[in-house]
Amino acid sequence: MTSSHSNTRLSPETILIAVAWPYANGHLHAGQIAGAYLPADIYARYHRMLGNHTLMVSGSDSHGTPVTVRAESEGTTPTEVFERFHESFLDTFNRFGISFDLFTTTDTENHAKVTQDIFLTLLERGYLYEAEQTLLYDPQADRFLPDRYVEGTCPHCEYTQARGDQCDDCGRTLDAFELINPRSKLSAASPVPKTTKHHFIKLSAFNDSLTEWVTQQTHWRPAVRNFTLGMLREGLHDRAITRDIDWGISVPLDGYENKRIYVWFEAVIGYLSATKEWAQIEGRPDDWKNWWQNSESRIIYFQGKDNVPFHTLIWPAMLMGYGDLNLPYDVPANQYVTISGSKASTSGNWAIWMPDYLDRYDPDPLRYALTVLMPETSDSDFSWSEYVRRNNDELVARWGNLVNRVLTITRRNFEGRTPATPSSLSQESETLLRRVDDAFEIVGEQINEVQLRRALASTMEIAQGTNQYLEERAPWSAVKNDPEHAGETLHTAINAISGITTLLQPFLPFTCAAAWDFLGHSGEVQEAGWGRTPVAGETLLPEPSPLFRKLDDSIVEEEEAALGT
RNA sequence: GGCAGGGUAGCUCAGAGGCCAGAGCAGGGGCUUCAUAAGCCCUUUGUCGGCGGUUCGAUUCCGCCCCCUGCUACCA
Repeated sequence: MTSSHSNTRLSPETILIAVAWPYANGHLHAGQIAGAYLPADIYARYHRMLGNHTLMVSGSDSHGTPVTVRAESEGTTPTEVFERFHESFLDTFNRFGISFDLFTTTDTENHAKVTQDIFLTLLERGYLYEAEQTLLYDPQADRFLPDRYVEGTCPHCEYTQARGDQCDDCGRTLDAFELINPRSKLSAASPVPKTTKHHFIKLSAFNDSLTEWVTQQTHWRPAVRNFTLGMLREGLHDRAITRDIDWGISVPLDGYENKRIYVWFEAVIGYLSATKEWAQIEGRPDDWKNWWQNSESRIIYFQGKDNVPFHTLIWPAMLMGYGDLNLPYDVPANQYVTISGSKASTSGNWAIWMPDYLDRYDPDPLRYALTVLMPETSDSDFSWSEYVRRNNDELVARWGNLVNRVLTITRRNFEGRTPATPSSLSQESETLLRRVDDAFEIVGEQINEVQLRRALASTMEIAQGTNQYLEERAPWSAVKNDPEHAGETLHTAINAISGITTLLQPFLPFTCAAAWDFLGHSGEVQEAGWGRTPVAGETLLPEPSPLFRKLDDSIVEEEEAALGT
């Protein structure tokens, strides 16, 4: 292997890739994929190819009020609802190539055990306390109402559809008790105040240690770090972590039979419990410690921006309180992807639903489109016309066609085999191959820093450079009067393509697997390591077929018409 | 209201205290024909949101203002 990669960190590294837990009350859409799952997958595939101890985990968030509400409106059980969408998630990840080592759920015995242990330990150490709280209660639905499940008239602007947490009309933050004529969103009933007892986590006790810790995280994205520091400057509020519901994890205390541990407290614990579950499945139950207690390991949380405080404040506070577990190394949260200029909306059907997409199109073009516009610094916009254009101009014409044209000329003129290895290489050929080899370090570092759009652009530039190289060397004419020159060119181009295929594998795993086979390689590209695998002279080349399908412009209109219906 | 991010070519976006502010696409011109009518070269366009300030010099730093997006913690 001629890899030029040199890793400045200790190698192999130990890396836990912790990905957002999707709420199991609907299918996944492209915005969630671009925000968390795809960047995590690219990152994981790269680190696996480097040979690092890489583990990628997540699971379905199966608890919470929306799951219960959906179950009731469908006349079924919460279990049925979350299991249905858990299956949908697994199917999406499988078809889209999101390569989890374990994608579990929060409804396992293991997770309940880990959660209860953390709960009791924090209680023992004085980080939890019991207090009374008065909340709005829906007597008809027999349930306490989160602020946003209460509607009424805004006391400031008299908008009649204001939610209990915020008025959508004037934008002001509200307290549900301020609403005039409050109504429950779950029934027609008027909510009434009711006092209840809960456990609170003393987040305020961690304000100083969190501030000190976050201040040191200068490698975090500015948006994530500034936002977090801003909240710390305001001062953290203690939060209730139990609820009067019956769907969720039991509170391990007497007198709490009718309460459950609240979802946001237990869902983040899923990262730890999933690691433990994976270790048990592997038959090495202590292996979770490699990621959570080894000071050399890095834990990276891939999230959408709405989840930042849970991963930069609340979960770290819980970890500090529990002790002896690694704090997050980074939380490279993404902004949002809008669809044709508007924010994705589940209820308005304004989204690219992954099951629908995968029924109609191939995974790699969407992986490509979403990576190219990954919202790493600001919100970005997905449109079907850009999707089609990028597929046709960039994947089909620039990269797919490069592979196809080189292999086709070669097979036709060199008896179906790679030309013999040239005795010496021209300046241009050497330059091209060096550029490919150097890219492993450059692109690798960009992936490691989670600058994925830049990493993909860097790689695609090399594909373009290979097209330029071919133009200059015109092997299609050289083959007639200077076969040796043509042979050197095509041998070099095939080797460049081999390197580019490996570089693209984290981004486009399906088509790179195909390209790998067309190059006459055996085995799998993801097993080849992060470096260019040379193609020897006289390698038998199988008949290639196009890596990407050209898409017709008509799908733009079709797909856009389906939005919002 | 508060906080955060953003406002850069027709479009989608990069970028950086100072050589002519960039890329891809779109538009215009040319070359090529191996390839999925694919490839390559050349080329037009910008008051870098507005107003002040710091500086020898700012679009890049600071202040104020306008606009967009998100968050504002019992949705997670």
